[in-house]
Amino acid sequence: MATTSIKLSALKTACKSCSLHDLCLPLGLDIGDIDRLDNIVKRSRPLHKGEYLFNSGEAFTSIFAVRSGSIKTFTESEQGDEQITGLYLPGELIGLDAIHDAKHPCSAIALETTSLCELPFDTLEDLSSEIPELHHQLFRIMSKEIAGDQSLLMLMAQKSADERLAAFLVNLSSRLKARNFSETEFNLTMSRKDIGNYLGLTIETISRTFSRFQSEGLLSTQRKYVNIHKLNELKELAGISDHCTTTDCPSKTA
Amino acid sequence: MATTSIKLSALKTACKSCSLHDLCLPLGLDIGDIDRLDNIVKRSRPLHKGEYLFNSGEAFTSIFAVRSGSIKTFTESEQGDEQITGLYLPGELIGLDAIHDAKHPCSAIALETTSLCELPFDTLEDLSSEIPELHHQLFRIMSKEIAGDQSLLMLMAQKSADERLAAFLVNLSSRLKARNFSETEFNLTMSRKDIGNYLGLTIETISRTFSRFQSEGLLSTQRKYVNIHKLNELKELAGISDHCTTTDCPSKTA
DNA sequence: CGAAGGATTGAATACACTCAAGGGATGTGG
DNA sequence: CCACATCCCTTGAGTGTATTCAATCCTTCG
Repeated sequence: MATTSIKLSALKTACKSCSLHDLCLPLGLDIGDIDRLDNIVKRSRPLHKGEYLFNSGEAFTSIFAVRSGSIKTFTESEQGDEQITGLYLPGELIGLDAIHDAKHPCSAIALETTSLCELPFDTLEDLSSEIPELHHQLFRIMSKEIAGDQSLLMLMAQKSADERLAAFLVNLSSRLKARNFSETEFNLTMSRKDIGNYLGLTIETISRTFSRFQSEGLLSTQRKYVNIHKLNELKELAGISDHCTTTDCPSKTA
Repeated sequence: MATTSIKLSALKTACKSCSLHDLCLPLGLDIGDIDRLDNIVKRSRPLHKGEYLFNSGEAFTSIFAVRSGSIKTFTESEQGDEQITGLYLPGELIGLDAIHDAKHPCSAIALETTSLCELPFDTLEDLSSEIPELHHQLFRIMSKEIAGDQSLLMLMAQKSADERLAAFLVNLSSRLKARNFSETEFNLTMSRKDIGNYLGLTIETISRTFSRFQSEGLLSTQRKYVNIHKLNELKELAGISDHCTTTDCPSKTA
Protein backbone atom coordinates (compact mmCIF):
# COMPACT_ATOMS: atom_id res chain seq x y z
CA MET A 1 0.00 0.00 0.00
CA ALA A 2 2.87 2.30 0.79
CA THR A 3 4.06 2.19 -2.80
CA THR A 4 0.62 3.04 -4.08
CA SER A 5 0.30 6.08 -1.92
CA ILE A 6 3.74 7.26 -2.99
CA LYS A 7 2.75 6.93 -6.62
CA LEU A 8 -0.48 8.76 -6.02
CA SER A 9 1.20 11.61 -4.25
CA ALA A 10 3.79 11.84 -6.99
CA LEU A 11 0.99 12.01 -9.51
CA LYS A 12 -0.53 14.85 -7.61
CA THR A 13 2.55 17.01 -7.24
CA ALA A 14 1.22 20.52 -7.21
CA CYS A 15 2.47 23.16 -9.61
CA LYS A 16 4.25 24.99 -6.84
CA SER A 17 6.41 22.01 -6.00
CA CYS A 18 6.88 20.88 -9.58
CA SER A 19 10.44 21.01 -10.89
CA LEU A 20 9.20 22.32 -14.19
CA HIS A 21 7.85 25.37 -12.52
CA ASP A 22 10.01 27.84 -14.40
CA LEU A 23 9.65 26.24 -17.80
CA CYS A 24 5.91 25.90 -17.70
CA LEU A 25 2.87 28.05 -17.15
CA PRO A 26 3.50 29.10 -13.54
CA LEU A 27 6.54 31.19 -14.50
CA GLY A 28 6.07 34.69 -13.14
CA LEU A 29 3.09 33.86 -10.94
CA ASP A 30 3.06 34.39 -7.19
CA ILE A 31 2.21 31.57 -4.79
CA GLY A 32 -1.45 32.43 -4.47
CA ASP A 33 -1.96 32.53 -8.21
CA ILE A 34 -0.08 29.29 -8.68
CA ASP A 35 -2.55 27.66 -6.31
CA ARG A 36 -5.44 28.99 -8.34
CA LEU A 37 -3.84 27.57 -11.48
CA ASP A 38 -3.22 24.33 -9.66
CA ASN A 39 -6.90 23.99 -8.90
CA ILE A 40 -7.90 23.77 -12.51
CA VAL A 41 -5.24 21.22 -13.46
CA LYS A 42 -6.40 17.68 -14.05
CA ARG A 43 -3.80 14.97 -13.66
CA SER A 44 -4.64 11.58 -15.06
CA ARG A 45 -2.90 8.26 -15.53
CA PRO A 46 0.25 8.30 -17.67
CA LEU A 47 0.10 7.43 -21.34
CA HIS A 48 2.06 4.41 -22.53
CA LYS A 49 4.31 4.50 -25.54
CA GLY A 50 2.25 4.70 -28.70
CA GLU A 51 -0.97 5.82 -27.01
CA TYR A 52 -2.81 8.75 -28.48
CA LEU A 53 -3.35 11.91 -26.45
CA PHE A 54 -5.78 13.22 -29.03
CA ASN A 55 -6.57 12.65 -32.65
CA SER A 56 -6.60 15.04 -35.55
CA GLY A 57 -10.08 16.51 -35.99
CA GLU A 58 -11.13 15.96 -32.41
CA ALA A 59 -12.82 18.79 -30.55
CA PHE A 60 -10.40 20.95 -28.65
CA THR A 61 -11.13 21.36 -24.97
CA SER A 62 -7.83 21.35 -23.15
CA ILE A 63 -4.23 22.37 -23.35
CA PHE A 64 -1.79 19.72 -22.10
CA ALA A 65 1.50 20.25 -20.36
CA VAL A 66 4.08 17.47 -20.43
CA ARG A 67 5.18 16.41 -16.95
CA SER A 68 7.54 13.65 -17.91
CA GLY A 69 8.22 11.69 -21.07
CA SER A 70 7.70 13.10 -24.54
CA ILE A 71 5.00 13.56 -27.13
CA LYS A 72 5.07 13.95 -30.88
CA THR A 73 2.40 15.74 -32.85
CA PHE A 74 1.77 15.18 -36.55
CA THR A 75 -0.64 16.08 -39.27
CA GLU A 76 -1.83 13.88 -42.07
CA SER A 77 -2.49 15.30 -45.50
CA GLU A 78 -5.28 14.12 -47.77
CA GLN A 79 -2.79 12.09 -49.75
CA GLY A 80 -2.01 10.27 -46.56
CA ASP A 81 1.51 11.48 -46.01
CA GLU A 82 2.33 12.26 -42.45
CA GLN A 83 4.27 15.24 -41.22
CA ILE A 84 5.58 15.48 -37.69
CA THR A 85 5.07 19.04 -36.52
CA GLY A 86 6.30 18.97 -32.98
CA LEU A 87 8.31 17.18 -30.32
CA TYR A 88 7.29 18.16 -26.81
CA LEU A 89 9.43 17.77 -23.71
CA PRO A 90 8.54 18.21 -20.03
CA GLY A 91 7.24 21.69 -19.29
CA GLU A 92 6.01 22.32 -22.83
CA LEU A 93 2.42 22.96 -23.84
CA ILE A 94 0.52 20.97 -26.44
CA GLY A 95 -2.60 21.99 -28.32
CA LEU A 96 -2.05 25.70 -28.85
CA ASP A 97 -2.61 25.27 -32.57
CA ALA A 98 -6.16 24.08 -31.94
CA ILE A 99 -7.63 27.19 -30.36
CA HIS A 100 -8.56 29.02 -33.50
CA ASP A 101 -11.10 26.63 -34.88
CA ALA A 102 -11.75 24.64 -31.75
CA LYS A 103 -10.49 21.34 -33.10
CA HIS A 104 -7.12 19.70 -33.24
CA PRO A 105 -5.36 20.09 -36.58
CA CYS A 106 -2.93 17.36 -35.61
CA SER A 107 -2.71 14.13 -33.64
CA ALA A 108 -0.54 13.60 -30.58
CA ILE A 109 1.16 10.34 -29.55
CA ALA A 110 3.31 9.41 -26.57
CA LEU A 111 6.85 8.50 -27.62
CA GLU A 112 7.47 6.82 -24.26
CA THR A 113 5.61 6.54 -20.98
CA THR A 114 4.42 10.07 -20.50
CA SER A 115 2.47 11.89 -17.83
CA LEU A 116 0.63 15.09 -18.47
CA CYS A 117 -1.28 17.90 -16.85
CA GLU A 118 -4.56 18.76 -18.48
CA LEU A 119 -5.75 22.37 -18.47
CA PRO A 120 -9.35 22.89 -19.59
CA PHE A 121 -9.04 25.81 -21.94
CA ASP A 122 -12.26 27.64 -21.02
CA THR A 123 -11.29 27.75 -17.40
CA LEU A 124 -7.72 28.64 -18.21
CA GLU A 125 -8.91 31.51 -20.37
CA ASP A 126 -11.15 32.81 -17.60
CA LEU A 127 -8.40 32.52 -15.04
CA SER A 128 -5.96 34.29 -17.30
CA SER A 129 -8.35 37.23 -17.54
CA GLU A 130 -8.05 37.55 -13.80
CA ILE A 131 -4.32 36.98 -13.50
CA PRO A 132 -2.36 39.32 -15.79
CA GLU A 133 0.88 37.39 -15.29
CA LEU A 134 -0.76 34.18 -16.41
CA HIS A 135 -2.25 36.01 -19.34
CA HIS A 136 1.15 37.31 -20.29
CA GLN A 137 2.84 33.96 -19.86
CA LEU A 138 0.32 32.33 -22.16
CA PHE A 139 1.05 34.91 -24.83
CA ARG A 140 4.75 34.38 -24.33
CA ILE A 141 4.45 30.65 -24.75
CA MET A 142 2.35 30.94 -27.90
CA SER A 143 4.72 33.52 -29.27
CA LYS A 144 7.63 31.24 -28.62
CA GLU A 145 5.90 28.45 -30.48
CA ILE A 146 5.45 30.73 -33.48
CA ALA A 147 9.08 31.80 -33.39
CA GLY A 148 10.18 28.18 -33.02
CA ASP A 149 8.18 27.03 -36.01
CA GLN A 150 9.69 29.81 -38.03
CA SER A 151 13.22 28.82 -37.24
CA LEU A 152 12.32 25.26 -38.16
CA LEU A 153 11.05 26.63 -41.46
CA MET A 154 14.39 28.26 -42.04
CA LEU A 155 16.00 24.89 -41.43
CA MET A 156 13.81 23.13 -43.93
CA ALA A 157 14.08 25.78 -46.57
CA GLN A 158 17.78 26.21 -46.89
CA LYS A 159 19.82 23.76 -44.93
CA SER A 160 21.57 20.60 -46.01
CA ALA A 161 20.94 17.24 -44.40
CA ASP A 162 24.02 17.68 -42.21
CA GLU A 163 22.95 21.08 -41.01
CA ARG A 164 19.42 19.92 -40.31
CA LEU A 165 20.43 16.94 -38.21
CA ALA A 166 23.04 19.01 -36.38
CA ALA A 167 20.47 21.71 -35.63
CA PHE A 168 18.01 19.10 -34.44
CA LEU A 169 20.51 17.56 -32.04
CA VAL A 170 21.74 20.92 -30.76
CA ASN A 171 18.20 22.11 -30.17
CA LEU A 172 17.33 18.93 -28.31
CA SER A 173 20.52 19.14 -26.32
CA SER A 174 19.84 22.66 -25.10
CA ARG A 175 16.24 21.88 -24.23
CA LEU A 176 17.35 18.85 -22.24
CA LYS A 177 19.97 20.92 -20.49
CA ALA A 178 17.30 23.41 -19.43
CA ARG A 179 15.51 20.47 -17.83
CA ASN A 180 18.58 19.40 -15.88
CA PHE A 181 19.36 16.46 -18.11
CA SER A 182 22.74 15.95 -19.70
CA GLU A 183 23.29 18.05 -22.79
CA THR A 184 25.70 15.57 -24.32
CA GLU A 185 24.25 12.18 -23.48
CA PHE A 186 20.63 11.31 -24.05
CA ASN A 187 18.19 8.93 -25.63
CA LEU A 188 16.34 9.94 -28.73
CA THR A 189 12.73 9.10 -28.17
CA MET A 190 11.95 9.48 -31.86
CA SER A 191 12.93 6.76 -34.32
CA ARG A 192 15.17 7.53 -37.30
CA LYS A 193 12.04 7.51 -39.39
CA ASP A 194 10.39 10.14 -37.20
CA ILE A 195 13.47 12.31 -37.17
CA GLY A 196 13.68 12.09 -40.93
CA ASN A 197 10.07 13.01 -41.29
CA TYR A 198 10.43 15.90 -38.86
CA LEU A 199 13.41 17.28 -40.75
CA GLY A 200 12.08 16.62 -44.22
CA LEU A 201 14.60 13.87 -44.97
CA THR A 202 14.42 10.12 -45.51
CA ILE A 203 15.35 7.52 -42.95
CA GLU A 204 18.35 6.48 -45.07
CA THR A 205 19.70 10.00 -45.13
CA ILE A 206 19.37 10.30 -41.35
CA SER A 207 21.12 6.99 -40.87
CA ARG A 208 23.94 7.88 -43.25
CA THR A 209 24.38 11.30 -41.66
CA PHE A 210 24.57 9.78 -38.18
CA SER A 211 27.17 7.35 -39.49
CA ARG A 212 29.25 10.16 -40.97
CA PHE A 213 29.02 12.26 -37.80
CA GLN A 214 30.21 9.22 -35.92
CA SER A 215 33.13 8.55 -38.24
CA GLU A 216 34.09 12.21 -37.97
CA GLY A 217 34.16 11.86 -34.18
CA LEU A 218 31.39 14.39 -33.56
CA LEU A 219 29.31 11.90 -31.64
CA SER A 220 28.66 8.25 -31.11
CA THR A 221 25.35 6.43 -31.21
CA GLN A 222 23.93 3.11 -30.27
CA ARG A 223 20.44 2.92 -31.62
CA LYS A 224 18.55 5.64 -29.74
CA TYR A 225 21.39 6.46 -27.39
CA VAL A 226 23.43 9.48 -28.45
CA ASN A 227 26.66 10.76 -26.97
CA ILE A 228 27.81 14.09 -28.32
CA HIS A 229 31.60 14.45 -28.21
CA LYS A 230 32.03 17.79 -29.90
CA LEU A 231 29.01 19.89 -29.08
CA ASN A 232 30.64 23.09 -30.24
CA GLU A 233 31.47 21.72 -33.65
CA LEU A 234 27.95 20.44 -33.93
CA LYS A 235 26.65 23.88 -33.02
CA GLU A 236 28.86 25.46 -35.62
CA LEU A 237 27.58 23.02 -38.21
CA ALA A 238 24.04 23.89 -37.18
CA GLY A 239 24.83 27.55 -37.67
CA ILE A 240 24.66 28.44 -34.02
CA SER A 241 27.61 29.98 -32.30
CA ASP A 242 29.01 28.77 -29.00
CA HIS A 243 26.94 29.74 -26.02
CA CYS A 244 23.68 30.45 -27.78
CA THR A 245 20.50 28.44 -27.97
CA THR A 246 18.26 28.41 -30.99
CA THR A 247 15.75 30.86 -29.66
CA ASP A 248 17.66 33.44 -27.75
CA CYS A 249 20.75 34.07 -29.80
CA PRO A 250 21.58 37.73 -30.21
CA SER A 251 23.06 38.62 -33.57
CA LYS A 252 26.80 38.83 -33.26
CA THR A 253 27.75 42.46 -32.92
CA ALA A 254 31.07 42.29 -31.12
CA MET B 1 -7.70 71.25 -49.31
CA ALA B 2 -10.63 68.98 -49.97
CA THR B 3 -8.34 66.18 -51.10
CA THR B 4 -6.24 66.47 -47.97
CA SER B 5 -9.19 66.15 -45.67
CA ILE B 6 -10.45 63.14 -47.57
CA LYS B 7 -7.10 61.48 -47.19
CA LEU B 8 -6.96 62.28 -43.52
CA SER B 9 -10.38 60.91 -42.85
CA ALA B 10 -9.54 57.78 -44.85
CA LEU B 11 -6.46 57.39 -42.73
CA LYS B 12 -8.54 57.63 -39.65
CA THR B 13 -11.24 55.13 -40.58
CA ALA B 14 -12.32 53.65 -37.30
CA CYS B 15 -12.29 49.92 -36.68
CA LYS B 16 -16.06 49.78 -36.70
CA SER B 17 -16.26 51.13 -40.24
CA CYS B 18 -13.21 49.25 -41.50
CA SER B 19 -13.89 46.70 -44.20
CA LEU B 20 -11.44 44.32 -42.59
CA HIS B 21 -13.55 44.20 -39.51
CA ASP B 22 -14.26 40.49 -39.67
CA LEU B 23 -10.76 39.40 -40.59
CA CYS B 24 -8.99 41.41 -37.97
CA LEU B 25 -9.02 41.88 -34.23
CA PRO B 26 -12.56 43.29 -33.83
CA LEU B 27 -14.17 40.01 -34.85
CA GLY B 28 -16.61 38.99 -32.16
CA LEU B 29 -16.56 42.30 -30.32
CA ASP B 30 -19.65 44.42 -29.76
CA ILE B 31 -19.79 48.09 -30.80
CA GLY B 32 -18.79 49.47 -27.43
CA ASP B 33 -15.77 47.23 -27.17
CA ILE B 34 -14.72 48.01 -30.73
CA ASP B 35 -14.64 51.67 -29.76
CA ARG B 36 -12.42 50.90 -26.82
CA LEU B 37 -10.09 48.98 -29.11
CA ASP B 38 -10.23 51.82 -31.58
CA ASN B 39 -9.00 54.23 -28.97
CA ILE B 40 -5.70 52.47 -28.53
CA VAL B 41 -4.98 52.16 -32.25
CA LYS B 42 -2.33 54.47 -33.69
CA ARG B 43 -2.53 55.15 -37.40
CA SER B 44 0.52 56.67 -39.01
CA ARG B 45 1.64 57.54 -42.54
CA PRO B 46 1.81 54.66 -45.00
CA LEU B 47 5.08 52.88 -45.65
CA HIS B 48 6.52 52.99 -49.14
CA LYS B 49 7.76 49.94 -50.97
CA GLY B 50 11.00 48.75 -49.43
CA GLU B 51 10.61 50.66 -46.18
CA TYR B 52 11.18 48.79 -42.95
CA LEU B 53 8.40 48.48 -40.41
CA PHE B 54 10.85 47.14 -37.87
CA ASN B 55 14.21 45.50 -37.81
CA SER B 56 15.31 42.18 -36.41
CA GLY B 57 16.53 42.63 -32.85
CA GLU B 58 14.54 45.79 -32.20
CA ALA B 59 12.57 46.07 -28.99
CA PHE B 60 9.02 44.88 -29.34
CA THR B 61 6.37 47.36 -28.30
CA SER B 62 3.50 47.00 -30.72
CA ILE B 63 1.54 44.59 -32.82
CA PHE B 64 0.74 45.86 -36.31
CA ALA B 65 -2.32 45.14 -38.40
CA VAL B 66 -2.13 45.58 -42.15
CA ARG B 67 -4.78 47.98 -43.49
CA SER B 68 -3.80 47.92 -47.13
CA GLY B 69 -0.79 46.73 -49.07
CA SER B 70 1.42 43.87 -47.96
CA ILE B 71 4.38 43.16 -45.74
CA LYS B 72 7.01 40.45 -45.75
CA THR B 73 8.86 39.33 -42.66
CA PHE B 74 12.21 37.58 -42.77
CA THR B 75 14.96 36.38 -40.49
CA GLU B 76 18.64 36.47 -41.17
CA SER B 77 20.90 33.71 -39.93
CA GLU B 78 24.42 34.27 -38.71
CA GLN B 79 25.75 33.03 -42.02
CA GLY B 80 23.83 35.83 -43.63
CA ASP B 81 21.24 33.80 -45.46
CA GLU B 82 17.81 35.25 -45.37
CA GLN B 83 14.60 33.34 -44.86
CA ILE B 84 11.22 34.87 -45.51
CA THR B 85 8.89 33.72 -42.77
CA GLY B 86 5.68 35.49 -43.57
CA LEU B 87 3.60 37.36 -46.11
CA TYR B 88 0.94 39.53 -44.51
CA LEU B 89 -2.20 40.79 -46.22
CA PRO B 90 -4.79 43.33 -45.06
CA GLY B 91 -6.41 42.31 -41.79
CA GLU B 92 -3.46 40.21 -40.64
CA LEU B 93 -1.36 40.82 -37.54
CA ILE B 94 2.41 41.22 -37.52
CA GLY B 95 4.75 40.85 -34.58
CA LEU B 96 3.16 37.99 -32.63
CA ASP B 97 6.45 36.12 -32.69
CA ALA B 98 8.13 38.90 -30.71
CA ILE B 99 6.12 38.72 -27.51
CA HIS B 100 8.09 36.00 -25.80
CA ASP B 101 11.39 37.73 -25.49
CA ALA B 102 10.24 41.27 -26.09
CA LYS B 103 12.26 41.81 -29.26
CA HIS B 104 11.60 41.13 -32.89
CA PRO B 105 13.16 37.88 -34.14
CA CYS B 106 12.60 39.04 -37.72
CA SER B 107 12.54 42.16 -39.85
CA ALA B 108 9.49 43.47 -41.69
CA ILE B 109 9.47 45.31 -45.02
CA ALA B 110 6.67 46.80 -47.10
CA LEU B 111 6.31 45.03 -50.44
CA GLU B 112 4.27 47.93 -51.81
CA THR B 113 2.75 51.10 -50.40
CA THR B 114 1.25 49.82 -47.18
CA SER B 115 -0.77 51.37 -44.38
CA LEU B 116 -0.94 49.87 -40.95
CA CYS B 117 -2.63 50.13 -37.59
CA GLU B 118 -0.30 50.07 -34.63
CA LEU B 119 -1.47 48.47 -31.39
CA PRO B 120 0.76 49.09 -28.38
CA PHE B 121 1.02 45.66 -26.85
CA ASP B 122 0.93 46.65 -23.19
CA THR B 123 -2.32 48.50 -23.65
CA LEU B 124 -3.72 45.77 -25.84
CA GLU B 125 -2.91 43.19 -23.20
CA ASP B 126 -4.61 45.25 -20.50
CA LEU B 127 -7.64 45.80 -22.65
CA SER B 128 -7.87 42.12 -23.48
CA SER B 129 -7.99 41.31 -19.77
CA GLU B 130 -11.12 43.41 -19.60
CA ILE B 131 -12.76 42.20 -22.79
CA PRO B 132 -13.00 38.41 -22.89
CA GLU B 133 -13.95 38.39 -26.59
CA LEU B 134 -10.83 40.35 -27.46
CA HIS B 135 -8.80 38.03 -25.31
CA HIS B 136 -10.21 35.06 -27.11
CA GLN B 137 -9.75 36.59 -30.53
CA LEU B 138 -6.09 37.24 -29.79
CA PHE B 139 -5.62 33.61 -28.83
CA ARG B 140 -7.42 32.53 -31.98
CA ILE B 141 -5.20 34.66 -34.16
CA MET B 142 -2.02 33.41 -32.55
CA SER B 143 -3.24 29.86 -32.75
CA LYS B 144 -3.98 30.32 -36.43
CA GLU B 145 -0.49 31.60 -37.01
CA ILE B 146 0.94 28.49 -35.36
CA ALA B 147 -1.26 26.21 -37.43
CA GLY B 148 -0.35 28.12 -40.57
CA ASP B 149 3.36 27.81 -39.96
CA GLN B 150 2.91 24.11 -39.41
CA SER B 151 1.19 23.58 -42.71
CA LEU B 152 3.95 25.56 -44.38
CA LEU B 153 6.39 23.20 -42.71
CA MET B 154 4.58 20.27 -44.22
CA LEU B 155 4.93 21.94 -47.58
CA MET B 156 8.65 22.40 -47.20
CA ALA B 157 9.30 18.97 -45.84
CA GLN B 158 7.63 16.78 -48.38
CA LYS B 159 6.38 18.56 -51.42
CA SER B 160 7.90 18.95 -54.85
CA ALA B 161 8.54 22.31 -56.45
CA ASP B 162 5.29 22.06 -58.41
CA GLU B 163 3.26 21.28 -55.34
CA ARG B 164 4.86 24.08 -53.36
CA LEU B 165 4.23 26.75 -55.94
CA ALA B 166 0.69 25.51 -56.51
CA ALA B 167 0.01 25.56 -52.77
CA PHE B 168 1.44 29.05 -52.49
CA LEU B 169 -0.78 30.37 -55.27
CA VAL B 170 -3.89 28.63 -53.99
CA ASN B 171 -3.31 29.93 -50.48
CA LEU B 172 -2.82 33.45 -51.76
CA SER B 173 -5.86 33.15 -53.97
CA SER B 174 -8.14 32.14 -51.13
CA ARG B 175 -6.82 34.83 -48.82
CA LEU B 176 -7.39 37.44 -51.50
CA LYS B 177 -10.88 36.12 -52.07
CA ALA B 178 -11.66 36.52 -48.39
CA ARG B 179 -10.69 40.19 -48.82
CA ASN B 180 -13.03 40.68 -51.75
CA PHE B 181 -10.30 40.65 -54.37
CA SER B 182 -10.36 38.37 -57.37
CA GLU B 183 -9.27 34.83 -56.59
CA THR B 184 -8.02 34.20 -60.11
CA GLU B 185 -6.39 37.47 -61.15
CA PHE B 186 -3.92 39.30 -58.97
CA ASN B 187 -0.51 40.82 -58.71
CA LEU B 188 2.20 39.03 -56.82
CA THR B 189 3.81 41.57 -54.57
CA MET B 190 6.77 39.30 -53.95
CA SER B 191 9.48 38.86 -56.55
CA ARG B 192 10.37 35.43 -57.92
CA LYS B 193 13.38 35.54 -55.67
CA ASP B 194 11.21 36.16 -52.61
CA ILE B 195 8.76 33.44 -53.57
CA GLY B 196 11.62 31.04 -54.06
CA ASN B 197 13.09 31.93 -50.73
CA TYR B 198 9.72 31.60 -49.02
CA LEU B 199 9.16 28.15 -50.51
CA GLY B 200 12.70 26.91 -50.11
CA LEU B 201 13.44 26.89 -53.83
CA THR B 202 15.70 28.87 -56.13
CA ILE B 203 14.58 31.67 -58.38
CA GLU B 204 15.31 29.55 -61.44
CA THR B 205 13.09 26.76 -60.21
CA ILE B 206 10.23 29.19 -59.57
CA SER B 207 10.66 30.66 -63.01
CA ARG B 208 10.75 27.29 -64.71
CA THR B 209 7.74 26.08 -62.77
CA PHE B 210 5.74 29.16 -63.72
CA SER B 211 6.72 28.56 -67.34
CA ARG B 212 5.57 24.97 -67.18
CA PHE B 213 2.28 25.87 -65.50
CA GLN B 214 1.75 28.40 -68.26
CA SER B 215 2.52 25.94 -71.05
CA GLU B 216 0.13 23.47 -69.42
CA GLY B 217 -2.58 26.11 -69.50
CA LEU B 218 -3.01 26.26 -65.73
CA LEU B 219 -2.35 29.99 -65.63
CA SER B 220 -0.73 32.85 -67.46
CA THR B 221 1.70 35.37 -66.09
CA GLN B 222 3.24 38.63 -67.07
CA ARG B 223 5.89 39.41 -64.54
CA LYS B 224 4.03 39.93 -61.29
CA TYR B 225 0.57 39.68 -62.81
CA VAL B 226 -0.99 36.24 -62.50
CA ASN B 227 -4.16 34.95 -64.09
CA ILE B 228 -5.22 31.54 -62.90
CA HIS B 229 -7.19 29.64 -65.54
CA LYS B 230 -7.68 26.33 -63.81
CA LEU B 231 -7.93 26.99 -60.11
CA ASN B 232 -9.32 23.55 -59.36
CA GLU B 233 -6.45 21.77 -61.06
CA LEU B 234 -4.06 23.98 -59.20
CA LYS B 235 -5.79 23.10 -55.94
CA GLU B 236 -5.56 19.44 -56.76
CA LEU B 237 -1.87 19.81 -57.47
CA ALA B 238 -1.47 21.59 -54.16
CA GLY B 239 -3.16 18.69 -52.41
CA ILE B 240 -6.26 20.61 -51.52
CA SER B 241 -9.63 19.44 -52.67
CA ASP B 242 -12.16 21.69 -54.35
CA HIS B 243 -13.93 24.03 -52.00
CA CYS B 244 -11.52 23.93 -49.11
CA THR B 245 -8.97 26.46 -48.00
CA THR B 246 -5.67 25.54 -46.44
CA THR B 247 -6.73 26.07 -42.91
CA ASP B 248 -10.30 24.89 -42.64
CA CYS B 249 -10.41 21.77 -44.71
CA PRO B 250 -12.19 18.87 -43.04
CA SER B 251 -10.72 15.52 -43.84
CA LYS B 252 -12.69 13.91 -46.60
CA THR B 253 -15.06 11.42 -45.05
CA ALA B 254 -17.88 11.25 -47.58
C1' DC C 1 20.45 56.54 -72.65
C1' DG C 2 22.92 53.50 -69.76
C1' DA C 3 22.97 50.85 -65.59
C1' DA C 4 21.02 47.67 -62.59
C1' DG C 5 17.84 44.45 -61.10
C1' DG C 6 14.48 40.90 -62.30
C1' DA C 7 13.17 37.08 -65.12
C1' DT C 8 13.87 33.36 -68.39
C1' DT C 9 16.20 29.53 -70.43
C1' DG C 10 19.99 26.11 -71.15
C1' DA C 11 23.63 22.82 -69.71
C1' DA C 12 26.02 20.38 -66.23
C1' DT C 13 26.33 19.02 -61.47
C1' DA C 14 25.25 17.45 -56.84
C1' DC C 15 22.65 16.07 -53.13
C1' DA C 16 19.21 13.47 -51.35
C1' DC C 17 15.94 9.92 -52.88
C1' DT C 18 14.46 5.30 -54.37
C1' DC C 19 15.17 0.60 -54.57
C1' DA C 20 17.33 -3.28 -52.58
C1' DA C 21 19.61 -6.40 -49.45
C1' DG C 22 21.09 -7.63 -45.00
C1' DG C 23 22.04 -7.16 -39.90
C1' DG C 24 20.55 -6.62 -35.25
C1' DA C 25 17.17 -6.07 -31.63
C1' DT C 26 12.70 -7.01 -29.67
C1' DG C 27 8.56 -9.49 -28.87
C1' DT C 28 5.30 -13.47 -29.47
C1' DG C 29 3.78 -18.07 -29.61
C1' DG C 30 4.74 -22.81 -29.65
C1' DC D 1 13.40 -21.37 -23.93
C1' DC D 2 13.88 -21.40 -28.62
C1' DA D 3 12.12 -20.22 -33.32
C1' DC D 4 10.20 -17.03 -35.93
C1' DA D 5 8.27 -12.77 -37.33
C1' DT D 6 8.63 -8.00 -37.21
C1' DC D 7 10.51 -3.69 -36.78
C1' DC D 8 14.28 -0.64 -36.96
C1' DC D 9 18.54 0.52 -38.65
C1' DT D 10 22.50 0.36 -41.82
C1' DT D 11 24.84 0.29 -46.16
C1' DG D 12 25.24 0.06 -51.27
C1' DA D 13 24.12 1.28 -56.09
C1' DG D 14 21.71 3.93 -59.40
C1' DT D 15 18.51 7.65 -60.38
C1' DG D 16 16.21 12.07 -60.50
C1' DT D 17 14.93 16.61 -59.06
C1' DA D 18 16.36 20.90 -57.99
C1' DT D 19 20.67 23.40 -57.84
C1' DT D 20 24.57 25.88 -59.69
C1' DC D 21 26.71 28.34 -63.28
C1' DA D 22 26.06 31.04 -67.23
C1' DA D 23 24.15 33.75 -70.96
C1' DT D 24 20.45 36.63 -72.57
C1' DC D 25 16.41 39.45 -72.49
C1' DC D 26 13.28 42.66 -70.48
C1' DT D 27 11.87 46.33 -67.48
C1' DT D 28 12.60 50.06 -64.69
C1' DC D 29 14.68 53.98 -63.06
C1' DG D 30 18.12 57.44 -62.41
